[in-house]
Amino acid sequence: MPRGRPAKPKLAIAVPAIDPDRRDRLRLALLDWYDRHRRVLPWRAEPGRPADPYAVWLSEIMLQQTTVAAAGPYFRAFLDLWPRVTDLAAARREAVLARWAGLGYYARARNLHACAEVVADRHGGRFPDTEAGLLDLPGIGAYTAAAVASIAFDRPTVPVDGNVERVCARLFAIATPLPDAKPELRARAAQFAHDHRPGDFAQAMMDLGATLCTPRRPACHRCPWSGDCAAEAAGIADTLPARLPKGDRPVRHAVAFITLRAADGAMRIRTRPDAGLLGGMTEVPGTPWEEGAPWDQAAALAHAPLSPQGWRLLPGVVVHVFTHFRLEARVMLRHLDRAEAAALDAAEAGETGDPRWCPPQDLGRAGLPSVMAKLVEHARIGTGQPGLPL
DNA sequence: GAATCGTGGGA
DNA sequence: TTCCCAAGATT
Repeated sequence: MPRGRPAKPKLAIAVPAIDPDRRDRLRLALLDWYDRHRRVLPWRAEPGRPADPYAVWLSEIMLQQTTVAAAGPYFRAFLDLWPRVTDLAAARREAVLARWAGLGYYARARNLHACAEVVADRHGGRFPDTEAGLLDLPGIGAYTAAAVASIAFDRPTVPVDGNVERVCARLFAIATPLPDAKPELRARAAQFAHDHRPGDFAQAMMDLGATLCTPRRPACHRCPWSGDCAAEAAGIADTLPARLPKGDRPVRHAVAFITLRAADGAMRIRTRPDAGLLGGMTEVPGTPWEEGAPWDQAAALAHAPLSPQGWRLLPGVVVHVFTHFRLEARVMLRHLDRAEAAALDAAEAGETGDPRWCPPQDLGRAGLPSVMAKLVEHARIGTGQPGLPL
């Protein structure tokens, strides 16, 4: 037993118990609204049909911090390529990462594959059907465990995402700003847990937040809870939930080196380390990304592949915004003849990241994250050949 | 527990 | 242009 300070019991925040009659009234009103306005989404089973746990899980991972519009095409492509979790588990990890390219938050893709392997190898290809069992899997946190448990397995639990936080903040007029309000909002939402249609209720809460109880200009007059919402009554729905002000985004500077083999137009690429930003994804070589001033050209060229000579600085700056910083990158371009390309191969033989040549027609399959695709496209414009296969 | 981790679309 | 934000998880 660990000594010292006893483990802090993670007690749920105490909130006033909701009146059971009001809870049931709200639940039924929302479910009725859901039955009439239910959205058709690629991962959603027909009404009355059982949900496929694999499809539910796949969609929930893709939808983390991601819009429905962005996730849709990826969901269809994944389900088409890998119809069952065992198919995904058997796929090569690089293939999964390449197919995820462009969707962002690449740890999701690494965990997606790891999770599929666990389900295939240790759970006989079936997802655990309890919230606790799901929570043990890689990439599944509190929200996703509750979402899959309720939607796929009819467990009486309420997943709390950004939509549900907003809906509850308004319904109960909770003025505490996010993220401080999260424990209270979770406790409020949990009081809606019920055996009756838990999966539909979960999706109804999220649909409500996505279509009526929106961040700006909520459509309270069309809300199934109109007349029963504290924020609406107080006329403050559009001000909730409050948020703590965010810090400003620093700027990082970089120089990317696009190396083309003159003979066939192949581009030099490599794989980033598994940990950290864009982990495991394909990149073009470049300087470190550093805050402060833009790179001095000579200093940047010290990081150039092969040698500092022969590079051409392309006009313009590529700007890409990440969650916690903004990248401003210049692009340098160089064509290598046969001898130089061979010298580069020799110089980089055995380096980590498997530096390699990628023929232009294979660039699409390489799975470049968006920032890398932007850099490559910038080089194409620089070479006067924009819009070639990517 | 704060920091990290992408991207694209809309106001 | 800039800001916000979207079905969060991990360390």
